[in-house]
Amino acid sequence: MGRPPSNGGPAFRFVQSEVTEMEAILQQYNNTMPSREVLMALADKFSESPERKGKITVQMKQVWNWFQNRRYAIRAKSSKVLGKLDVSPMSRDDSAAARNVPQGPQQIAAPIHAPPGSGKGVTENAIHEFEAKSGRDGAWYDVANFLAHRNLETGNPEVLVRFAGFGPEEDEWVNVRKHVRQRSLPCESSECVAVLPGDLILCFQEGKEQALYFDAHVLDAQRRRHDVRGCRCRFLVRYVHDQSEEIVPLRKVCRRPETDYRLQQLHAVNEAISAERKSMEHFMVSATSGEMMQNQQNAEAAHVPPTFHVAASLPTQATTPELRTEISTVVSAGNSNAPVSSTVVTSVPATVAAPGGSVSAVPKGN
DNA sequence: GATAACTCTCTTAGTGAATC
DNA sequence: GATTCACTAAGAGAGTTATC
Repeated sequence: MGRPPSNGGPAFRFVQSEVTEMEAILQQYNNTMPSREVLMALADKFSESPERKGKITVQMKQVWNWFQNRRYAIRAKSSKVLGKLDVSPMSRDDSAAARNVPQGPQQIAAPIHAPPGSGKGVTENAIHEFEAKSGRDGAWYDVANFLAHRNLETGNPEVLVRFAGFGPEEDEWVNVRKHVRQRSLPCESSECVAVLPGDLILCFQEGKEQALYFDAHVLDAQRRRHDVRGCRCRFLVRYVHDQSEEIVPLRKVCRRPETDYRLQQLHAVNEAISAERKSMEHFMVSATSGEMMQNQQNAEAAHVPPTFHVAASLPTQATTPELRTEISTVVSAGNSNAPVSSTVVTSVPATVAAPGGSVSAVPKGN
C-alpha cells in the first residue's frame, strides 16, 4: 500500500475515517492547503486514535503529503474530464472556477459566495458545471453534487443538491427546470465586451450582513479605457429579486454561458482582421488575387455560429450517469433561465474588444 | 542578494484487484 | 501465474515568498 517509508518501516496508509475527515477539511478549505496548525492537529489526533496510539505516530508531513496528493489528483481528474469533453476555448479557467465557494471557515463565516478573484485559494477549486438557486435566500450557488432526484406530480423534476463548500445540512431540493442551470462565468478583463445592456447576469451583491450572487439585468454599460489593473468598465444593473439598482465593476459580474458565442465571434473577427492584415502585407509584396479570396473565405469561415456547449458541461460530479443524463437533458432543453439577449457581437466594435486592454474606443464619456 | 521555508507539479514505487 | 491498471504514500526539483 503506497510507497513504504525509506527507513524500511512498515507501509503506512491512512484509515477510512482519517481519509473521510481529511476530505471534509479539504472541502471546507475549498481545495486549498489547510494551515500548518490544522495539519499538525490532524497528525496529533490521528496518532492519538485508538488504532494508532502506541503503534504509529502520524507525522505532519504525512498529512501534508496526503493533502498535496489529493489536491493534485482532483485537479488531474478535472482536467482529464475537461479534456475528454468538448469544452470550448472560452470555458472558464481555474481562477474563474473559483467563484461561489466559501474560502475556508476563517475567511467567510456565513454561507456566502466569495467575491470573484478574492484570495489565493480561489485558484484551487474543483470545477463546478452547474449552479442552483437556493430557496432559502434566493441566491445562486455552485453545485457540488446532485445527490438524488424525484418527479413531482406537477411534472417538475427536482434534484437534491449539495452546494459547493457546504455540508449536508445545507442540502436542498430544487426545481431542475427553474432553479438549476449551467454555471455562470466570471468575466475576465477582456470579456467585458460580452456584457451588454439587457443581459441577464449573475451579480455579486454585498449587503451589510451578507454578500451573495443574485440574478440581475444589465441596464447600461459604461465603457472605460482599460489600464494595467484591467477592465475599468462600469455596469448599471438591476437585481431581479429586489429590483434595486447598483453600479458595479466587472469583477462582480458573472455572465451567462449563453454569451460565449459572442466572444467566439469576436475572436473570429479579430483573427480574420489580423489574417486580412497579414494577407494585405503579403499582397503588397507579391500578392495574388487568389490569396486574397482565400483569406476572405477563411475570415468568413472563422465566424462561429452560436453554439452552447451544454453537452460538454455534464455535471461530472453527479452521483449516477442516469442522473447526470437526466439533469443535463432537462437543463439544456427545458431551462427557462436563459433570457440572455441574443444581441450579435458584431454590434461591439472590434477596437473596443482588443484583448489586453488596448482599447481605442470609449463609447461613453467618463 | 542569500537563505530558508513553503508550494506546486510531477514522478516513483508498492499494493491490490481485475484480466488473460 | 503473469500482466495491466488504479490507487496511494512519498520523493524530487523548480518556483515563490518571507526574512535578514
